[in-house]
Amino acid sequence: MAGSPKRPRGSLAEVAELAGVSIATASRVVNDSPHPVAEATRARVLAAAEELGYSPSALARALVTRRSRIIGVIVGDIVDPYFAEITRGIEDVCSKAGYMTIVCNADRSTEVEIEQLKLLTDYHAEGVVFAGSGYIEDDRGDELAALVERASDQEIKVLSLARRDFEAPSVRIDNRAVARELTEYLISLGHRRIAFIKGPEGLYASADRLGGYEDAMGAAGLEAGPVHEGDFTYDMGHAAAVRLLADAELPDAVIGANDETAIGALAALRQAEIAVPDRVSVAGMTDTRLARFSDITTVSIPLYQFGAIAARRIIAGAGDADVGGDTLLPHRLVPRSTTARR
Amino acid sequence: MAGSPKRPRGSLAEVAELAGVSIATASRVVNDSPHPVAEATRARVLAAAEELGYSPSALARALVTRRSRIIGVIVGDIVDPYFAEITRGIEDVCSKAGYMTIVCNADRSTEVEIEQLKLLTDYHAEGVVFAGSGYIEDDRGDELAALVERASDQEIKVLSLARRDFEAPSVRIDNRAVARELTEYLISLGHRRIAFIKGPEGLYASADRLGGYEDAMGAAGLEAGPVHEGDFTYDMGHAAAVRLLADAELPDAVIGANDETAIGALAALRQAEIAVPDRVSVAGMTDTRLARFSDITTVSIPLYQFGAIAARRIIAGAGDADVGGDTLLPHRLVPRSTTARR
DNA sequence: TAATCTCAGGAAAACGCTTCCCCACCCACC
DNA sequence: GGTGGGTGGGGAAGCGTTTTCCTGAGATTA
Repeated sequence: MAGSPKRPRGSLAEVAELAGVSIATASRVVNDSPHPVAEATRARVLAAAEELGYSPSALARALVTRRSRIIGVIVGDIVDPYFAEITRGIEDVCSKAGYMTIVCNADRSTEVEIEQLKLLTDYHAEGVVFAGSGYIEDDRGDELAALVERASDQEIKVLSLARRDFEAPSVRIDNRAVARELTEYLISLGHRRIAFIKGPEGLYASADRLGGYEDAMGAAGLEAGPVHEGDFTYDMGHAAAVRLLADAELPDAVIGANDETAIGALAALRQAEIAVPDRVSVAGMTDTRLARFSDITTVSIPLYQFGAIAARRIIAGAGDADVGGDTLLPHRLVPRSTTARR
Repeated sequence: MAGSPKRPRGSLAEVAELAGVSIATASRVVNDSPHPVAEATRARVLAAAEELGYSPSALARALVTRRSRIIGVIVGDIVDPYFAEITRGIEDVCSKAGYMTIVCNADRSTEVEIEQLKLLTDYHAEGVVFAGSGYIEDDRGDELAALVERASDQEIKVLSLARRDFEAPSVRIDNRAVARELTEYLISLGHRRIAFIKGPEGLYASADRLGGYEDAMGAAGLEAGPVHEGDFTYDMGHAAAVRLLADAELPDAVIGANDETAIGALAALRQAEIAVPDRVSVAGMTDTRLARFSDITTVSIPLYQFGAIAARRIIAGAGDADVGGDTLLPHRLVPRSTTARR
């Protein structure tokens, strides 16, 4: 780097001094506050600020105004397109409003979520978005719930984007309906034996989607199954499909609890030279970019909107207005080339 | 929410009062500072902190210690797995060290990058990572460079993960070598006519990769081309391949400037019932998860390491040690099923 | 016994900002 | 010639910390 002297950082006091005014006046100018300031004075302050390359300390400002302009989002894994899309929605809204977005990866662990939430409150985040789903029997659940309540007491807006065992408004979809409608669609195509590859054990999202599948099968008078274990990953989807292939009877269709699972299954079937969709149909859920590339049938979930709406709510309720209740976003079936009439 | 009274936020002063000690002593206990504190006193303070659910304000602390424990990363688009992987590397290292990661999407615009950098300095970020590549003829380039220099003066560690027209240490790969080696590999497989689908216009990464391709072709005495426009997206890769199909003569192989481009091209070829790799080989660069799923030949780039190393450097140099020079990370050819001997 | 140390603890400055409250005008109005 | 109201500006408190410097009280040494 050039040998430029390490200037510490221009402060408002320096600007004020250079302009020959008080700190109060300088502050008024740079924030253009309603308090009147003479044009000439204003110009002097602005010039001084310009010369010093002054930019206000967001930290100091946050401390006194009690508004940090920081929003935190706790995701399972930012590499997962599911969470990336949500984060993008949050960040877009935030940056347009001059807010900062802090991203925390929790690796789907409640314990880590607790840590992250603590840190976020230490930074006086104005809002915290829990992007991931919760666990059904969660031994740390109460601890998290208590922490969330405390955060709310401290004027931190907590929002969840999936089913959660704590008191907080949410923006979400009806996972059960998503799976049900997808299953109904496959049934309407004439499929009878429909396999299901589950999501991670104990996750509400997994349970809800499995439930929706079972609902639809039951309503159609069909026997649910085979149902295989999965964890939302390609590899597990692949492995489950391989197990499926070992069965005496091949299913008419395979549903993955998410796109990645379905794509893994799709790959396994194709490797085994099973014609998709002619012999077996395959479908997933979420409609990530992956699903589009693979041209796989799925159910579209407005992930970007999840994030955008959540962020807007937090920023809008920044005064102290309530952040609102629960919003249910619509999903949409997207038929593509991996499903066909039997 | 439960009608719990809105407690503002426990402060150190309250803890001190409850414990019957001064703020100074309370501070010493919660930070376990070297300054001696009697065991009994320590216990009282700890108990008070526990009772009040006290947690220190990171903002106030940052203000006085001049260490915000915030690292910013400016990415093109967090949804792009390329950037998501990098961000994950940063976040993992950060969170292990008690740092926060602020993510900013710049949409590959220098202008937005400038805004983000300003905001990040306002928040006293200890380091800023520029994840994306720079533009060759960039009219805002000087402005950004000046801002980066100012940031460095303010003890903010700036790091770039690609070629950039500003003064900052970097962690990167040799894009030219990446493309060259991939091209050489295809040539070694007996391909002569090798098409190339470029990255976005004006980006250093695009130019370097194109250059590497041309180097290899030239060195082998082959004529480069056809070369088609692209922008790192699936759609443009697809479109380019369609144009390729319209030519009188089909190439032996197609290289995409990144995986997504190559996968788009692959899809177009398969839709046209061109056998891959029997008739045409296809290869990309980066080795994202997408590439693995598509089983496409590519060159692996250690994205996660990019982020992790950058973050480690920033945190390590937190005192005031220099953040170091340039690190060149290794890449690795990953042959998969979309390339074959001609 | 006086001088010196060590251990514990407190007062207060500083970080950089916003904002409340006060003051001093100047002008208009009755 | 008072009173009132706008206009322009400053002083200082306060946000929640860390940290430097200082003060006592005992214990130790000469």
